[in-house]
Amino acid sequence: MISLAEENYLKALFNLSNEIGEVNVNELSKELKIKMPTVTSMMKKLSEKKLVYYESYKPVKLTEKGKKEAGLIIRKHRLTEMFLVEKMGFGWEEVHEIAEQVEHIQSFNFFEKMDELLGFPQVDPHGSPIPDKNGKITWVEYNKLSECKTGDIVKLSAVIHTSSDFLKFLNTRELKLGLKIKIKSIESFDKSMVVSYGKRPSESLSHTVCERLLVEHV
Amino acid sequence: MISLAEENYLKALFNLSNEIGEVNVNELSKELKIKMPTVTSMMKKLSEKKLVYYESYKPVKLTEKGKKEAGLIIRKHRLTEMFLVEKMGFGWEEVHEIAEQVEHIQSFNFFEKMDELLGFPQVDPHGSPIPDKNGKITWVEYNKLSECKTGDIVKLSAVIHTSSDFLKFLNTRELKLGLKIKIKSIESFDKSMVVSYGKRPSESLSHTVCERLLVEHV
DNA sequence: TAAATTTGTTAGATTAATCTAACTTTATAG
DNA sequence: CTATAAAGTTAGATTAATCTAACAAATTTA
Ligand SMILES: [Mn+2]
Ligand SMILES: [Mn+2]
Ligand SMILES: [Mn+2]
Ligand SMILES: [Mn+2]
Repeated sequence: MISLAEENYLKALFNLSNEIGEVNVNELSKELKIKMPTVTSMMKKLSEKKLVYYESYKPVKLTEKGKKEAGLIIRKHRLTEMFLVEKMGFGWEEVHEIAEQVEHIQSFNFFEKMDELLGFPQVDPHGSPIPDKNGKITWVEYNKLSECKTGDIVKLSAVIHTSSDFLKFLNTRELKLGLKIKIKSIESFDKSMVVSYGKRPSESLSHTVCERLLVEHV
Repeated sequence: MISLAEENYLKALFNLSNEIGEVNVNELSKELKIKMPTVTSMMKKLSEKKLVYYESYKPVKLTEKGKKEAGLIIRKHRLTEMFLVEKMGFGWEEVHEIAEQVEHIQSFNFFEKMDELLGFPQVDPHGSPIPDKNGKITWVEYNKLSECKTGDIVKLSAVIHTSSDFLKFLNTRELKLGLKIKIKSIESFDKSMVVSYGKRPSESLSHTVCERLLVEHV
């Protein structure tokens, strides 16, 4: 059995290693807001359980078993977020906190039913891929909007750093997944972009914003 | 803050006091499958928090605050059961275990949304009343089918002792809430009843079963 | 490379929730 | 009304998950 606390460590490890590759105790500690000595002792425990590879003073890595368990928790998280948005009418900025709790529910059928009712979605409301029943993720390579050039027409496919504040900001600009965006110009001094999309012929987006928007070329 | 463990004690206390009136440590211990010394120490803690009245060797009682908190947890439990049945397609025999976990989710909006989507239901899939937003239950007085007499026509309104096995048994007999049942005869030697309902002109129900079916006279 | 900083570990304490063993109080049965 | 049984408490141990303080290793900076 994997406890709720252990599940949160596995999930954090999985997410961090996809973002930054190797994960050290310090980073895990910051991510989880748990002090380093606690993280160290949890790594020893997870290592006993064959969920991570851990050696003193070295970065931590998930084992295959650990990856699978983490993937399954993230699957539950993302299916939940999708269900909350698609079937219960929540906004994409409201669902993370709830999913953070629901992901720990132990019931195969509960998430199976969500999956069915949603028609087996491949991504969550933020465009993040939903792991399959083996915890495996199919990665799709997107580009950051910030890396596109003037004249490009792209489709908004995912957002990163999905804080509630950032998502609310995107709401105010009517920026949603699936939207076609045309890059009209790029300011060289601050890398901000002027773009058009939907019913908005001219919107200015800061470089910070553009770095958080993932797009596909169309 | 009320911990998950504390929530389970409050809920058990609420349910038991509605079934049997005064609740002593021993009964609580059996209900929760937690040893008596643990229950005693938890009663001291809940007493500190003004959620129960507790004195050594006396039965335990919920305070008004305790009743409200317990009612709100039961509200979440029953809304969840209703949502699982009505919106997710689960059978009434499958929902209790899941609701037992979901009831601890901390999110006003999550349960608010369920309530709305369900159209503010008054009872759960087993006919148990759903407490209001103040944790208050409106009790409706039903009769046990076992206490009815030959010739009575009644509506099945709720079931008690909602074990999965019992509910599966009711499924095999197509017994559902809302059904009109006519009592054709009662065997004096074992108090079993011969009844008709739906497309079933003659079904025999044991006294044990009849004691667990709550009905309204029509 | 030596000093300073950052990162990581060890040791020991704390809190919540549980248990067993031993003892006490209350209830029940002769 | 005593003896036995049932219910309840106290004391002390255990496990999981956290913390702080002190120390150690590794990395960065000067
Ligand atoms: Mn999320
Ligand atoms: Mn979580
Ligand atoms: Mn519960
Ligand atoms: Mn129920």
